[in-house]
Amino acid sequence: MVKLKDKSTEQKILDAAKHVFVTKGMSGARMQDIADAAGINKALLHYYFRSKEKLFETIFSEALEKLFPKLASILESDKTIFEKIEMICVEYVNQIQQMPYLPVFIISEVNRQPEAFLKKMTGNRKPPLKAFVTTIEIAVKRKEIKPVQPLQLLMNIISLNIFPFMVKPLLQYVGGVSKKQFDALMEERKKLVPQIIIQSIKK
Amino acid sequence: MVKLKDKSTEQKILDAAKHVFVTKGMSGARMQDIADAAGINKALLHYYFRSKEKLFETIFSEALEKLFPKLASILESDKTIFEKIEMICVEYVNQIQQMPYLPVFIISEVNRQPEAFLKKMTGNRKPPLKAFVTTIEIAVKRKEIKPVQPLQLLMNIISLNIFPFMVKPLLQYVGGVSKKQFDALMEERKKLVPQIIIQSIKK
DNA sequence: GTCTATAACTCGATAGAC
DNA sequence: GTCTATCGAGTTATAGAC
Repeated sequence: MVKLKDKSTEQKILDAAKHVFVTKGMSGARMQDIADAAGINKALLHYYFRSKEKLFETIFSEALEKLFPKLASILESDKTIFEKIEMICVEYVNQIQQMPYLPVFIISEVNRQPEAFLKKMTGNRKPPLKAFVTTIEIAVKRKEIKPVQPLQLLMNIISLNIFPFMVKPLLQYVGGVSKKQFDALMEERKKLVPQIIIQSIKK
Repeated sequence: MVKLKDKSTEQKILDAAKHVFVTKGMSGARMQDIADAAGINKALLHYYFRSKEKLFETIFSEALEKLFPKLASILESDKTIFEKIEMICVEYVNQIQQMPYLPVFIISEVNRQPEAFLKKMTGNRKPPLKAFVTTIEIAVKRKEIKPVQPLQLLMNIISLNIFPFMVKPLLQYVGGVSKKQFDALMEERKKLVPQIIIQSIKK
């Protein structure tokens, strides 16, 4: 049952599948594309992962497992609310830089088939939403920050951090931004976004 | 050639197709889904619009024609930079409230096949990107606002206005937000977002 | 484990009756 | 204009040789 040696083929498939699924979406992705990207043939995909659906679930669970734990631990730490927000922003961008296609993928699939997709999603780890809301409510009660609606604040944080990665192709093709310029912009945002957020909540 | 009476079937198809394309994406959408949603059968789709591709283009052009003109005219007006930004935010949200699925659709398709899709896109009206950048550069030169990188500011504006619409299903299913609550949040953001943006650039 | 060949099925598109 | 029936291309999935 345990395979230690041959990471190679299985891992090649996983890497290829991640890229293909996440750029083309579940329905746009072709098993042939994945096989080509992995340098093998279609039959092997079914040998390792019974079906397209199973392969998809494997990729997706794996990707999501990385997304939330660090955010939760930041929220649970004993930093100030301002430090927490800064750390959350940096952590968000760091995580997404490692899997820049994921946001588009999640958003598309959630819109395509909300119930089915979110069942898979919450089958694994949940986003630390409750922890965030509580953290903000406490900070408001202690008058450390302006009275803000936690959901609005959360939307602001996530919007400012994630959306730019989703419009990368637009920036490149319409805005004439090169890959290097894009990376520089994103790096700059790690400081810029926390500033904006903190300015919007500090008294 | 001119059909005045029977909006009904053709319009039913357009309405149905808009919804299906834009929630499921180009490749996820099925002609059968569209036919079902329109209450007709597949053959009629091909009778009115030769192919899936043509139907798609019709929908898409129509949707995009509405998106940019107002933004351009705001930028060209003689309002102050702060008034312009506020108007842009409000206008963005107004437009998107009328076609809330469009952002997800555009983002997905742009990521799927950037060149092909953007050719169609720019075949019609272009987003007034240049006008925006110039407007900001002038405001900076006149010292009306802090020195800011126009692209960063643009990303902030668009992120804060559009992204929340894209995560509507997440808010509903994970955050337990009802449709009414969501609408209220978005309405609130028409004031909230301009405040945040303006606070981030004023001296 | 990996391949080729092909079965089984989905879906866009068309033919043809009404 | 609208329908039912069906074709043909493209895809997922499997059988079977190596």
